Amino acid sequence: MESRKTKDLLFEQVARVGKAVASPKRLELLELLSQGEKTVEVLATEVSIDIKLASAHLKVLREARLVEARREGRFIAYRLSGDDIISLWLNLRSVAEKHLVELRVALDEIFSAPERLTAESRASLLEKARQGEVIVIDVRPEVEYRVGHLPFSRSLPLAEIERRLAELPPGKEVVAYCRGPFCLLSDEAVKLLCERGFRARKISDGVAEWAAEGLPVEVLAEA
Amino acid sequence: MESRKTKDLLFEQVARVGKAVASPKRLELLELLSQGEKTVEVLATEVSIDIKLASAHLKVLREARLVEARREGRFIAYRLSGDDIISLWLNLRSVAEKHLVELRVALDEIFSAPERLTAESRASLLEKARQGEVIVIDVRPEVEYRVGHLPFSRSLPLAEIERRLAELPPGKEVVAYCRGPFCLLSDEAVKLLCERGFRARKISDGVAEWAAEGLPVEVLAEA
DNA sequence: CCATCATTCTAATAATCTTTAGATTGTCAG
DNA sequence: CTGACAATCTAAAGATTATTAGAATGATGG
Repeated sequence: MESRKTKDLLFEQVARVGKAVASPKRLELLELLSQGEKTVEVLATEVSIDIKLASAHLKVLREARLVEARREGRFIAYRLSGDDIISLWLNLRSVAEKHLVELRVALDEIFSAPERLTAESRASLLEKARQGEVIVIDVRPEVEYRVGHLPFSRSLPLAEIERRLAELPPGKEVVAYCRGPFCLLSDEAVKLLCERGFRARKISDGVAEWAAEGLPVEVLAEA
Repeated sequence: MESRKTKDLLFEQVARVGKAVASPKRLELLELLSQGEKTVEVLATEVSIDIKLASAHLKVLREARLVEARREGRFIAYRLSGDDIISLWLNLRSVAEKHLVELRVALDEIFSAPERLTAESRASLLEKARQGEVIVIDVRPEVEYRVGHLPFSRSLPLAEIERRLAELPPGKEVVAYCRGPFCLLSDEAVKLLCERGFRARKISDGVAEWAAEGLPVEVLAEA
């Protein structure tokens, strides 16, 4: 059967993509990269693995063409090779969330108030943010805010919240978001804000989840 | 870092799904299962692997909750555990088709006339089929036709075409489809029909691709 | 109950992937 | 040109996965 062999080639190619997303660390890298271009050093630090190992995993992603590398001075910056890679990550995650009980249990254990948004609650949040009824804060590092953020949100990275508490009008409800449902940043931000007497909650959406619902995303122009 | 460890749990769960789709054979099984429920024996035969090996691969898919098993007399029938699994397969394949040159080359080598449909050509095909201007034939095994098929199509499995040539009105254009762009059945059907003097072409869509465009699919009620 | 058939389970080997450490490449600043 | 640094390459150990063959399970039909 000659045709069987050549047909297997097709599935092998798709399996290259499958193999690339078969490792938790590579998935974490993809999630980070969906927040924008990053250097190997930054990626390794965020995932808390050795740079050599990060480089090896990035090589696998690069060979499956899920990411692209670009030299930027002494650094090498990686980015997703297309928006369809973000969709693939969201798709994989949603299949896992739907079918794996273990994942739902783990999510419940890790996160305090896992508020999942519906189309309505997204629209109403957007409206309230527009009218200034709530303050939407983006607690990711500021670079990621610049690449894209929710409309009417302001950047207030977790690392700077304590120092910049005065920027938040007291009494007003604060809504924090970060990289998405697997990211702890907004969770810690809410804990911190509540301890300081703010009325704060978090939403599970990140920019990718928001955009996947067809909602608008704001971008700051490059310098 | 206690929180890091628990966070890794999340990505590990998604990676379970990734690992399940990291093997060409399992992807082939998923593609077959997206045409409907099938026994281990049928699956093993179609993928041309040993039943024991098929069973092992199905176990992996089952443990990742991508498929479910059901005992049916002496047989065990497997099915996808949801329509989102079909979407995942389509998503993986489309990422591979977009980013891996090797896949596009392989597709060109294997298939004679890879006619890819657009929204317009799908609509016009549907209209022509409705008016009887073209004969749309489903060349998959008849069971798969019963589970779901394109509107105004008739079942004419590849294995029976030669014997049932009389059913096709001569002169009329025949359009063949099968399981999708990775399936050889329609290709062979077209070759056979052209040799017998018919005006035949194939489309790359299968039922899943058709449905993913939001187009209607017909189902025959169970006996 | 026995024999049969479809499938799974178990155990063993081969193949592949992950991780680590050391050597190497390529860029920039002096 | 040299030193410092980011990142990759290479090689080897450890961990997982794929594949195969033989034994075990579970339903069926006599």
